[in-house]
Amino acid sequence: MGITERKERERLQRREEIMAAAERLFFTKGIENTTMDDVAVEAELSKGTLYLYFKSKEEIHWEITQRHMKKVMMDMKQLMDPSKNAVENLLTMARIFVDHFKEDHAEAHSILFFQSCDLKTLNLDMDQINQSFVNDSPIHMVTDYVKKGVEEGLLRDDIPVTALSATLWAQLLGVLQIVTVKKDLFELIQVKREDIIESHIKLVLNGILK
Amino acid sequence: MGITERKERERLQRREEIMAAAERLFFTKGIENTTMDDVAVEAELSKGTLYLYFKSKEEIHWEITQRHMKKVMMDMKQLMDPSKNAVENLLTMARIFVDHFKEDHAEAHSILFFQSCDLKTLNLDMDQINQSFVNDSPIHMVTDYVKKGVEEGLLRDDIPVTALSATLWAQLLGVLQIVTVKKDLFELIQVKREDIIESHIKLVLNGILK
DNA sequence: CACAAAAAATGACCAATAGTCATTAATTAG
DNA sequence: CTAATTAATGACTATTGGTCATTTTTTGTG
Repeated sequence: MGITERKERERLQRREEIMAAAERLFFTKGIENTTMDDVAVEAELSKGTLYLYFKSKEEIHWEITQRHMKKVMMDMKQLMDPSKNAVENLLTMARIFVDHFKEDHAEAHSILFFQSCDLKTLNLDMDQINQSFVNDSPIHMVTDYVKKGVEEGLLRDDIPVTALSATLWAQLLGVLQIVTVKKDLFELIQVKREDIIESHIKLVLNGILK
Repeated sequence: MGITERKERERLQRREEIMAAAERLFFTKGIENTTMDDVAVEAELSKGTLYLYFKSKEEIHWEITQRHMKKVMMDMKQLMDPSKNAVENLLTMARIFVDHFKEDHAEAHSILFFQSCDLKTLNLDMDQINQSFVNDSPIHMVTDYVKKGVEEGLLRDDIPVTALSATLWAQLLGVLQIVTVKKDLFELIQVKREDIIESHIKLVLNGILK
């Protein structure tokens, strides 16, 4: 009986439509300024229907950002080059992440929102979030290459691999966060967002090498 | 005529009382979970009165965090030691900033909220915010000591002083931000907040030295 | 096809809450 | 003491995330 399968497909399709509608609004008007009524109109559905497919506004947002993060990770996996050393690969990962945020500012804000806000206050399933942090975070790829780097004798070994990896990840995420949100303020003191990112990579690279 | 002065004093006093009441609630219940009605009850005033002293809920929050930032800067100024070199003083500044966030988590969240959220969406006077970033941010102290460090021949000079200073500041703020908000998530992978902060300082120190 | 049962969609409604404003109370000046 | 100015009040409004009884559509069956 193919009806069950078709219904499942249709259900996923609806979810996609809603997410697409929400994304258009989030990225033009901003998330805070987009109401669920707006999303309903844009998706050509009633508000009640939205809640048949998503638990809350934040869940829509969360799903959108998860898709973006998965895309970033795909890009990373694709561009890792076994013929290069660990440090070069780590640099590539950083570049990919940074580039992903250069192109589309609204998207960066969207992802960074979840990276930086207190998730517990949102109506989200924390188990699912923890799950996705453990499974879908680039942090594991970082760890893999840091480990390699230490084994290759390229990286300092006075900090445990897991701590070092978490630090690198927190640093990059943190700098991007601050620099994206505070862009205008840094320009007040004549420093460009891109300069800070470049300096950051230089400093950290210098800092992790043996 | 002393009445005008007394009234001004009383006005400031009321502002302080409201801020104190708000702070108590913000730090016990969280900012998002504190309503203006709550603040009114805690301050033993009517809600309308709050709006005679503050433009919005966010303005109260903003003023509270400004006071904390000023305190941090005072501490920094006090503990700068001219007999030590620039790098040691920069480290001291970082320690003070980090320590300030160790003691009181709610306070850290409160300050970091403003460091990391998109301020334009809040009902705040952007001129005032820009003003305070330019005048009251530790970033200028960092710049002073970075300049000294370069002059002393201790710090690398291949990155312009302003960019390097902004980077150091963005890094520390960013790492604290991520690590504070994502504390639980990092613990899932067995890395402690404090470890990340320590590694961060080690890495960056290693990265800025000539 | 007809018709009942199940599933999907609807939108009026609810609750929470930031912010307002006409009214009242307190203070000051003459 | 009285009028005028200033401060305080809290009922009210507007916005919006989320709900649920009702209606519409789809499915399975004789």
